[in-house]
Amino acid sequence: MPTNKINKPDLNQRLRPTASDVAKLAGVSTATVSRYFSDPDRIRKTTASRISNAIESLNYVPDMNAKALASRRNDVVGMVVPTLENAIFAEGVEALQAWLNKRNITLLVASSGYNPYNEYHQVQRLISHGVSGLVLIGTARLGKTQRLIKSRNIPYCLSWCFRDDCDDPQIGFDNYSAGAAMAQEIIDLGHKKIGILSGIRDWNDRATDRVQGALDRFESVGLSVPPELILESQYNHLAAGRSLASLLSINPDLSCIFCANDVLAAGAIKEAHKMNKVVPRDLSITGFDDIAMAQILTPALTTVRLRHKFMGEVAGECLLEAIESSGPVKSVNIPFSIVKRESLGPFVSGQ
Amino acid sequence: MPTNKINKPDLNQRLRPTASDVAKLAGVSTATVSRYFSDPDRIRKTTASRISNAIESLNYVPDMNAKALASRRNDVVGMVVPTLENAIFAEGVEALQAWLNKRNITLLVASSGYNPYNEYHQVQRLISHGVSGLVLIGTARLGKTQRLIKSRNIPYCLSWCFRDDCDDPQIGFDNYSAGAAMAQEIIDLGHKKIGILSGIRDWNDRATDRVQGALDRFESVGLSVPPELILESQYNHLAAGRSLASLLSINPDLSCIFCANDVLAAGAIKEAHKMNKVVPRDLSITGFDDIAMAQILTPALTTVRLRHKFMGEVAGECLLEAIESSGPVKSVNIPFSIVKRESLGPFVSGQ
DNA sequence: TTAATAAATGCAAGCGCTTACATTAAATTA
DNA sequence: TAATTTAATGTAAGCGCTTGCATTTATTAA
Repeated sequence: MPTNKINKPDLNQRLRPTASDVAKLAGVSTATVSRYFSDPDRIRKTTASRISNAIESLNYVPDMNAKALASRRNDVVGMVVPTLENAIFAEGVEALQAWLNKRNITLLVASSGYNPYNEYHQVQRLISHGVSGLVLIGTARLGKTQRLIKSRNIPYCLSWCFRDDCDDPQIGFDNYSAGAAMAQEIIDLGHKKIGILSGIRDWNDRATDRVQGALDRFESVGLSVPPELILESQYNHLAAGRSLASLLSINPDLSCIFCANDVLAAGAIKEAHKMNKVVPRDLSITGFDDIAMAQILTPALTTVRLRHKFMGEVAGECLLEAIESSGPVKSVNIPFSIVKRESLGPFVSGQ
Repeated sequence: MPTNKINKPDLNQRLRPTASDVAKLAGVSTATVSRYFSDPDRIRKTTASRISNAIESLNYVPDMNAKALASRRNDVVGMVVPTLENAIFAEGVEALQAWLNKRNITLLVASSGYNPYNEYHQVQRLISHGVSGLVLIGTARLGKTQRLIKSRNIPYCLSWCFRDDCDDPQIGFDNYSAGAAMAQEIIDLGHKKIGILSGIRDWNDRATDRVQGALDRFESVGLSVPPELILESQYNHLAAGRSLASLLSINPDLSCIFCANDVLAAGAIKEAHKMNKVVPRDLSITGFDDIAMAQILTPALTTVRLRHKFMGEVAGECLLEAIESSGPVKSVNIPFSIVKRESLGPFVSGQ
């Protein structure tokens, strides 16, 4: 046992120098080492350099866990996204992370796989790691997830969405209006027979709003899109292709397909090619998001531009401000725009 | 001050119930609460249910930071990727994370932006969070980064790469051989005038190896690719398009472009379209990675299939095994394959 | 030069857990 | 039923930091 008692600390010491090792080497107390990091100005130049040398020579890195425990603050923010495989989330996460890192705070990311129950567990995980802020995607989630977050009183915001009827702080896009705006473009070009390709809308307010926005706008000019012409598909081009085929088999006269995201639009375009339809002459197709791929497609995709990176940065800014001020997170409606490329053309009679 | 002393703990208690709150409510000691989590079998059923109720009613979530500190173990693994915006990394990260989460361990991801100095800081950051394992991308990094990791004796592996001449544990792809394999396909189809489009190779062993593998194979059959026909470009289709244009202006007779990743290939295909070249009749283009987009392009991209998700899972498995056994991380060479689609065709004389 | 003030540092008590070790309660055996 | 073994729980000493307060040391004023 004494052997153990000697070995264990010795081993640890070798592997992970502590503030007390630094203190010893620099001939100061651990309090001073702590202050060296938190408030360098309060330390004499000569002392500081001794500490700095000790840190250098020991390769010391402070233990953030201990720091968090002792200071009751934690420089980490958590985020739960549906998946990183979706470029729009990857972009936003990357931007948020870069922004936070600059302020020396760490972003802890988790994915829910679009599953609300899993989201709950990931939120729990993040909370157990003591995150001092939380960003979640969208408005739809389990009641117990919301309760958990609120019970902790931790600053949070919803992102990628901006809904008027939601009380939570939101930093994102008004998907409903964006959907409507794209619908208007389609209307303006004279299309009458329109199909809609959406991602799974269950538990996904973004997809829901995009479709609803479009639907309402179509409706407002007397164009009704019957339910059988609204197809949901998995987030991949193969599934989208299949959906396009069904849509066209239900109504071969469709002249335009409104897609609720770019990946679906890409799949639709590919499928149209296969069916020997030329886009947009024979069939117009619109996207949503403006991911990098939108420009590469042939024809290039007319889509709704959503500035995901910018959104990530704004989210970081607002959240950090709320954390530091202990105030509420402020909401920001990030503007969207329509980018007109080639995949949406005017309705040509006799298609 | 007494006000403060009363308020502070009170506030904390309300916001974050601790094990001692649970213990009090359940009428046990904190030790038992701790054991409830770590070794439930050692606890009497009746006691367990009392604890369970207390946890439920307090909404208790254990503090992982305190746990890590006390137990000297931390259920978090760190990873530094160049960027999440590159689909291959996003995929791998997602897969690794899912795998680890199933074992109830957390993945802490950081991005370096392809900058070795930044990578160093991110590794420092991860270490300061006490990660008990580390996965890094590729072999090229600062000496001090390597020293830092080794000095901590923390299990780690390099991924996305597999180089014979590297002593570190690697779980990834043999990019050199894969490059050579794709070159062989090109050779077999009769191409003689070949251009190469690569990502930035500096500090990027994957790009370097891919190109070198191809180069060596071409060389081996007497085809030399002069340096001016090897262009590096940023990781986006616009830059790739420009590079393709230069390549073609340097030598209009090129019949095939070897691209070291799919995004560059996509940009090249788009640019070829713009130049009214039909792929592959006028110009063949090959990719590397087989990201989802490869299938959507027109023509669909002939590329090297690298199973990034699988790799992520294997990395998780090997790393976890090493952590639990305190043994070395074992290396795995993940096989690749060539997927033949449409963008690579036979050389047609008189192009 | 000395007192008064300010700046730099040290002391020590935690933060919320884990875990040897000690203790107590239950189960088993004789 | 008492003695013994075993299972369940409690006790308390940390883990590596921070931070209020006390103490020491430098600086300035008188």
